Amino acid sequence: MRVRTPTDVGLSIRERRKALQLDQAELARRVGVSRQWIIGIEKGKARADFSLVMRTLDALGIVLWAEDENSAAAQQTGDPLPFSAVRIADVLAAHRGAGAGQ
Amino acid sequence: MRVRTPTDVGLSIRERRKALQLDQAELARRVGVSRQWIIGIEKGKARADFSLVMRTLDALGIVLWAEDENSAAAQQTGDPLPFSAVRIADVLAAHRGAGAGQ
DNA sequence: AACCGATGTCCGCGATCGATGACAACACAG
DNA sequence: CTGTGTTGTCATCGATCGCGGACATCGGTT
Repeated sequence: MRVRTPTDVGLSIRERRKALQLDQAELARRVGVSRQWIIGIEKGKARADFSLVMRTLDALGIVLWAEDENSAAAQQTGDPLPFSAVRIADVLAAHRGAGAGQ
Repeated sequence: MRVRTPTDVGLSIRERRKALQLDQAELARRVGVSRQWIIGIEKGKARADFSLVMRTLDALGIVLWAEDENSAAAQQTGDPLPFSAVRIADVLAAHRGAGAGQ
């Protein structure tokens, strides 16, 4: 999902935590923060420590991508599955081979 | 690019700032932070305020995506140019039309 | 009812943040 | 060489963070 605000990240974290069937205490232990902090982040705490957020995403297996909005295909097209629908490398190889050059 | 650490974000920010031909002072003004803070972030400052980072990415037109690592096609294949080399939507359309359907 | 796990709130504390201002290092144009 | 713009460092200071601990709430179980 597209991430714009601390609230977006909070939702991603909470959803993923529940999907993994972890409670806040266990996630806190794995990330190395207090349960307090997990509560705050999931609620969209505005001024959170960035490195702790990264560690939390990592602990949950959430991958973060940064890209120029002008080359964000998904935004331009509204495609909801920019990454998972196909194996990008295969598609690119075929496309390039067809003469579309990179 | 894939973002794992504060350093990754710092590099993204610095590259994009230079691409837009902004100096640190101007970026700081637009984001509403001190120039000092921009310097720190670009150097990969570990414990930065998350909401300020988001505002900075926004000011630079950098889009952030979060997804489950198990569906991250680009990571699985190691493709270094998942977004910028071609117009993904066009490639996908052609690929699907060729019978490779998702 | 009593018990339990999970979640969320409140307090106080030490640590760290981000802002400000002054200054150094460096490149470059005049 | 002198001036100018950009980047980076240092010191100070008020504001805020994240932590531990105690406590309240809620739902489910026995």
